[in-house]
Amino acid sequence: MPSTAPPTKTAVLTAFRRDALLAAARRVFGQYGFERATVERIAREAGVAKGTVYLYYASKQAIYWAALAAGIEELHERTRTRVAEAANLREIVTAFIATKVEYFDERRDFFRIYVSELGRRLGGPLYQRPEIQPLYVRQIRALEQAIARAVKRGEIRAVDARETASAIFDLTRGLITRRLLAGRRRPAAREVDGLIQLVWQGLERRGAGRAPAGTRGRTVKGTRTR
Amino acid sequence: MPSTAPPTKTAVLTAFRRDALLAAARRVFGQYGFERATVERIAREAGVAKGTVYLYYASKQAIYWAALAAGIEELHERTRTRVAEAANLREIVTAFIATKVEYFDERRDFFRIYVSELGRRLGGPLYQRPEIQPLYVRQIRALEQAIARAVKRGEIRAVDARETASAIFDLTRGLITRRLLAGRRRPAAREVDGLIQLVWQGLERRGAGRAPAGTRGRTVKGTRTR
DNA sequence: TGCTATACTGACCGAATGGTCAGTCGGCTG
DNA sequence: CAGCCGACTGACCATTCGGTCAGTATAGCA
Repeated sequence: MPSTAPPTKTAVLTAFRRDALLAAARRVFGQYGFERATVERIAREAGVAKGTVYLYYASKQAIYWAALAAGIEELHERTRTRVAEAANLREIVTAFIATKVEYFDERRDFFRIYVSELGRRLGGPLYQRPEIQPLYVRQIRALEQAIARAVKRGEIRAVDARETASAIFDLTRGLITRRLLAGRRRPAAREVDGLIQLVWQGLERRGAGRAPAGTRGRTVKGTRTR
Repeated sequence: MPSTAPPTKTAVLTAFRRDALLAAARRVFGQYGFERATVERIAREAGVAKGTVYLYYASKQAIYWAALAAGIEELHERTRTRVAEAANLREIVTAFIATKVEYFDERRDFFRIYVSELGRRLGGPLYQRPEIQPLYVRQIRALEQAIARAVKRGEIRAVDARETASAIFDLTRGLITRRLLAGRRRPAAREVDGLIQLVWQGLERRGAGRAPAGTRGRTVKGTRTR
């Protein structure tokens, strides 16, 4: 099915403007956060007047969501192609982490949007946007399934796939946050490897049999469940 | 040294108001985030008029920082006493994680302030508040030192103490976030134990010697450092 | 060259909000 | 009881900002 419509001049222009506005929105929202970003600023950044913005997006919220969705989509696509080359779980996990670290090294501005959106969600049912959530969840689900398969295959010990996938995402996010705050200390590859090592081997000493008495199998003491 | 000053009536009243305002601020900031929270609302929540707020705090920012600092201080204190009873690193780590999980189970509203403040920091040097940062860092440093000691003592394998401490913080934060978003699925103790297991043992299979060929020692592929 | 369609502009509007301050009022003192 | 003190109030001010729309400029066409 060839795309039947020859691209009209207006269509091209529209696509161009939408893209420029999206890129500007990513920069401005990334620098100021949603509330402190102004539509006026986004417009200037894209080289148009404020009114023009409203010819392409219905509201400030709409621009924000569009920018968020576009960024996540791009990240997801990169991750997909990279994961496709992975031969086993360890490589898959590495691909997941490394892709994200690299992506946000390039797109520092987008990272703030990416994480603060989650913070938004903690504040009650405001801001709930049903079409956004799947974009986050999709990534976790994919990793979760890879982990479940690896457990079945016996590649790793039996763990809760969902919890583990979430944990890997948390670690990745933390690593990226620290990199961005500290201004990229060590090369990305080294840090990613360090993380993989921790996830794979844990803290426990190898070889020497059991750890010192009393350190294994203790459970949480005094953790009230309420 | 007995506190020489008999608490004047005004002093008591001042302390009472400050506390009430702080509690109200935590609730309102926690529910709406900094920007969408209004001073008017905080005042109403505390049972006073807006003008009164400015008799006790100099600005909206000042209330916010005060609420943040007070919450972190309380969390830190709880962690300290709990860690003091721990006999080894595993118990220390458990104490760190469990204390936080329990604290934020109680103080859901404060968690949003706690995490979004970090998001704030990603947006350039605005909002930099030198007296706030140490409150976060202090917690990581304490855990980091405990890890370093455990390495020296041979309780765990040799790991980078700072990276590991950060990783544990990331995992804890993620766990709490998911608990709050999902509405407390499993009892806290089970989830904390699950996390400790992962941190301690990693994913690798035990006993069966080496993992399948080609899965060990591979390094990150194609991770550009730039 | 004149006409039209339309992408674009930016002055303007109304609502929201941080912060102020002149005035109120209840309780304490003499 | 009179008078004062200061904690408290809330109407008000100044500013910011999302969104609108009447008007402009320009490209394409006849």
